[in-house]
Amino acid sequence: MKNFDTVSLSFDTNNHDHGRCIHTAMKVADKLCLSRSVRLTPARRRVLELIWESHHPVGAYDVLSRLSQESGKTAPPTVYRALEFLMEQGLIHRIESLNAYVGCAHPAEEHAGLFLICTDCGCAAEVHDEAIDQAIVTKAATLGFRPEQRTLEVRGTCPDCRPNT
Amino acid sequence: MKNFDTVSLSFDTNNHDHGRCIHTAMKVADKLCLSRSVRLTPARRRVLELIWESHHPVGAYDVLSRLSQESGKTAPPTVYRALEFLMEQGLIHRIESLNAYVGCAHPAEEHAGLFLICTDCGCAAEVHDEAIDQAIVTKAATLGFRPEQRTLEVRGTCPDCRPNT
DNA sequence: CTGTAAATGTTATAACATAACAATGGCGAG
DNA sequence: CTCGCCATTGTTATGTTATAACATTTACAG
Ligand SMILES: [Zn+2]
Ligand SMILES: [Zn+2]
Ligand SMILES: [Zn+2]
Ligand SMILES: [Zn+2]
Repeated sequence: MKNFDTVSLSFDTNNHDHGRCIHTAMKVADKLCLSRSVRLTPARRRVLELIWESHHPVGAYDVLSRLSQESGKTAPPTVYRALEFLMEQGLIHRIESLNAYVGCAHPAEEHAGLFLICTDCGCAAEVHDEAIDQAIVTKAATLGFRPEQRTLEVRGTCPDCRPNT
Repeated sequence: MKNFDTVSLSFDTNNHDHGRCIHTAMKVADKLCLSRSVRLTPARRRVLELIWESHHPVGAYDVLSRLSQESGKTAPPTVYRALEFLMEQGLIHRIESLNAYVGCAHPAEEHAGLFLICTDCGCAAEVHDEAIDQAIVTKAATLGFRPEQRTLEVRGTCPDCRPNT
């Protein structure tokens, strides 16, 4: 069982102790919400758990159908409100190019992520890189543009889906 | 009247000779399609013109309603097919975070753009930066990820919407 | 307790996108 | 020329993603 903390293993979605990912994510979320005096209600918590069930981005309506199975009829606003809350708290990220949501592994820190999305297996790894951040900030400054938020999603093939070469 | 070729004026959507932008874009599109032996049919050409009416990304249904006004009832597939064609030919880009489309100023060259999107005026400037490209490629390589396509959209305030400071 | 604000439930609809099949039209082989 | 093919366009229906608007319930401070 490999150690998920190693960034390059973010991709290795089937061969790590994902229970640990979930457990850690939920514990961090609890602590964070407590410290911020915001309420991680059962509904919100459950949505977060569902999103964390894998490292694959998950659509709002996937979450919705899971909730409906578990708890009887559920309407879209229930899910979207939870997603909105989780986004505000930085507990999840939205993948714009997939209209889907994925858990954030570093919700406590302010950060601009970069997502490497495998078009083969569908997994999405959030990574960070100072050189990229710097290059974007520098370019924006050159043009007199004040950046506030950004989306950076790279689609391609992850190491696990390209065992050879 | 300023010269649009200057990159930093990409933002200056109201104060440049935009007729020239349109004219150039359409001429380049014609030439490119001819050289590739693909057909820039009247419908496709008109959609491209509508997208080029400004430097603001425009939604598929905005295009649709314009077409309906001009040509009578038009259905969504008409627009989406044209958009698909224009994307394939690199004549437009899709802005994922807005579900909208914008003309490409450099359709002849293979390129990965970076969009600076002003949340105040709504304009979107496509810029390119070798340092950013390089940083992303390097990071991906480090992780064993083979990048194929990417989305990079930065939201913030453009120079025109922040005259002071 | 009770008033109030946050959270959730409910219904309806908006906004974005594609599937499936029919009809038309450009264009080269014969 | 004209036939046949394939790209293009038309048409209808539906799928997918997201929000508006208002009612009801719940947490919890005072
Ligand atoms: Zn995991
Ligand atoms: Zn994150
Ligand atoms: Zn212009
Ligand atoms: Zn471009």
